[in-house]
Amino acid sequence: MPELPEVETVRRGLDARLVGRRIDRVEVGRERVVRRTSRDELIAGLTGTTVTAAGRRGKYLLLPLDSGDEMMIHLRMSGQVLLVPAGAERLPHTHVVMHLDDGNEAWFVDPRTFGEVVVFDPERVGEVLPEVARLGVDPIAERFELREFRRILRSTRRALKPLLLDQHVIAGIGNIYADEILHRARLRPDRPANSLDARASRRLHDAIGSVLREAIAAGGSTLSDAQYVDLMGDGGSYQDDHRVYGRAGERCLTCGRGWIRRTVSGGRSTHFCPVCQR
DNA sequence: AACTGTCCCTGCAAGC
DNA sequence: TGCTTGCAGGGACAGT
Repeated sequence: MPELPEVETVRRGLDARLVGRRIDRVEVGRERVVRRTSRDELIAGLTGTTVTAAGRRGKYLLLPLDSGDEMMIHLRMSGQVLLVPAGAERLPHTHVVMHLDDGNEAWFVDPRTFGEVVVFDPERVGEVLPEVARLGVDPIAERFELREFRRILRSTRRALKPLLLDQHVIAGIGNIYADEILHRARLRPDRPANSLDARASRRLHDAIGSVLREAIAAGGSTLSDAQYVDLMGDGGSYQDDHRVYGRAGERCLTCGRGWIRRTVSGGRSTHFCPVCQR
């Protein structure tokens, strides 16, 4: 599922292939993916504009336009942004088509339609996209200080896993990478945040950076459902490096002694090694 | 503050 | 074979 590394991989593709392109014409199929505003607002906001940059905060793609507006794309569970030659046969669930001035089309494809595309005035981000305005620090795109992270950890007794998943605290970590990060940091997902000493806090801070960077270098994770692919339709390879996610019942690859356990809380699965994560 | 459960949606896999 | 059921999960939200 698209988390920070997958969204960053898409962002890099957009930076290389969409920035500088003019959007000549826009088609919107299912109105659900533009529910934040409307079909007419998206078409009016995009048509005739040129994409001037490709940014990202957490899992949100933010693309400034030469009109002064910005386009936001969120992939949620199953969204894809694809760049294809004009006239290519549409995939099922192709909900937004942007016809570009270079003979390509940019598609937003999303079977589950949890994802969305929005054009908004950045000065009104708090009204249109309040959750974007309240995002926490992006550990890759922004300065992610150990001191500040330690302050956050000390401030709450929440368990580490839900804390890592809270986009208002740190932006971009989802279920897969939260499990992989906690495994690398050798910390149990249910450890209260304020129980970490300085060394454990540093391990967690390091693991956030190293796991996310390695996953970006691998082009993200593409699971067996192939739900995530990059702009050109290629999958990532970081799924081969998962040490706990999707490995319930297997022997721990790290310590060789524990068996990977899977628990469910808040309707989401958690994977960890009860031996080497404490 | 912090927890749980529900909803949105589709595709796929397991079970009968 | 063909049905039903469950599961996957990002994020908002309601309820406790």
